[in-house]
Amino acid sequence: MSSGDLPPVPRLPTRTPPRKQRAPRERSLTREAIATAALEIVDSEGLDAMTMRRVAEKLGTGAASLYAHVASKEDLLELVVDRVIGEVEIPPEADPEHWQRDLKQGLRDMRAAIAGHRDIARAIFARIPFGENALGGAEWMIRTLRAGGLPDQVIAYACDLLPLYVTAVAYEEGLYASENVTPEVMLEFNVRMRDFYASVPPERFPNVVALAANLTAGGTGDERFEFGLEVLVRGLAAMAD
Amino acid sequence: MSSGDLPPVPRLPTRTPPRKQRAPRERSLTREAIATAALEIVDSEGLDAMTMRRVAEKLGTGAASLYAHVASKEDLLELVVDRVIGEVEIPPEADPEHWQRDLKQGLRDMRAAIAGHRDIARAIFARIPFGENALGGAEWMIRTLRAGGLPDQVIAYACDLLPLYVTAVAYEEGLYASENVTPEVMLEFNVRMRDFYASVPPERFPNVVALAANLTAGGTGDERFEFGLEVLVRGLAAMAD
DNA sequence: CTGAGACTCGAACAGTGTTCCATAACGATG
DNA sequence: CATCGTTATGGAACACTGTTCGAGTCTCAG
Repeated sequence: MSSGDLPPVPRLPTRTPPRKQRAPRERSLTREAIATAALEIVDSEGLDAMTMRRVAEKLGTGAASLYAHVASKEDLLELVVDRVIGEVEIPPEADPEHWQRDLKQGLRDMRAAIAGHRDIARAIFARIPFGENALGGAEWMIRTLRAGGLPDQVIAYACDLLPLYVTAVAYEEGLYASENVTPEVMLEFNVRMRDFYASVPPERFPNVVALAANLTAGGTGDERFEFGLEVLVRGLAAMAD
Repeated sequence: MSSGDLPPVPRLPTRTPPRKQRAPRERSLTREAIATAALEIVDSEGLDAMTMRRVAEKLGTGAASLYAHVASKEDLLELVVDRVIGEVEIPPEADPEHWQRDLKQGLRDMRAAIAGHRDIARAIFARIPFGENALGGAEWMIRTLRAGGLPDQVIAYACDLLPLYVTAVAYEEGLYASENVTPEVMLEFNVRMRDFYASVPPERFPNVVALAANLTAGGTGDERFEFGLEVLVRGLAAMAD
């Protein structure tokens, strides 16, 4: 985690506050152990498989025991999400000369971290991450955008817009990763998509038909992601007034 | 829930649903009636309340009866989603002089249509809409972007990026609408958010603290949405090479 | 009129998140 | 050391979910 001596970030109060924990037992479940087990299940079996019973089973106990440490599944997901966000390593300083390059690289890293955990993006989407790691990410993003000389209000909006884009892309990709989508299934889908565009009546949708080749061309998600990155960064750069 | 054998990739539209219907019964359930009831429940009680039992109850029957007309809940959701997308009215022609203005207005309309149905955005996100209504939307978007003189490949990517943005924003907003979030709850959350930023240690997160006022300022979602729209359109305009 | 088959729908199944509560294990106190 | 109050534990149970089964009902073609 983060450096220890500095003051910790207070937890944003959740809807149902977590129970106060006193002295930890010897062989005791901990929030960390539960989060670890949960993330392992997400990685190996997908987010849908992360049920309270499954997590408890991995820890050799019952589902009810988890609720002594975790207020709800929502609470547990928050833990897991923040852990994933914490995997993104943050460069310490901003370089005003290359803020656009650095910004894009950081967002690429964020996408990679999320993509490394199957369909965890779906869980990220459903909540505004207020954990310590998310805060560090926000700090980096503001720092970088300030190096670009953008106005404060633009930066504030960008701190909302950029993670939204990254998470949305990761979410879509996670939809395919959540089920057991083999490359051949993916290929078959691409073929069906091509057939579909070929069957569209040209007199009603001339432009769609004309662009069918381009619409199906975007094979890898990487190129799509890079395109959006480019659009967003150029658009932000144009907001410097 | 997700039986693993079904194709995980969103299905392309089957022009006529797999269920062959012969002579319609007198007082008979129909796909349309089911979709109508389902959407009404989404509107009045939220997407989570749209259970098969609840839809059946509204139609005065049992959940099992629905499965004679609808392959699965997934299938029903597809019906409902396409119905919502169809609500966006599409201008017939593109105006090369004001393509940016028209593009933004169309995306605003799309957001409004989605926002008009509580948290339906969550359902839209989970699937790539290939219905006829979505196709009409794509046709309009390509037409408008071509009026802007953008390269075909840029347009193709934009057709992915722009709806992604609109849906993502609507999805986030729908999260608040899904729960019974009264304005006072919203206000209370805003206060907690402000308190949270106020408690962030400035020596660790100086930039976050410095921008706290701006980060919490974006009150209405409208301004946030407009900002993203502006960034995207400017960014796209910058891709005309 | 009859039989085939589409439709209906109560019951049931295998899941889910969460709560209850008797039991057990601990740290602090007398 | 003994005791006590606090807390973790985890099996059972509750109220849900989507979906399937199958017996019964109804309509209409032949």
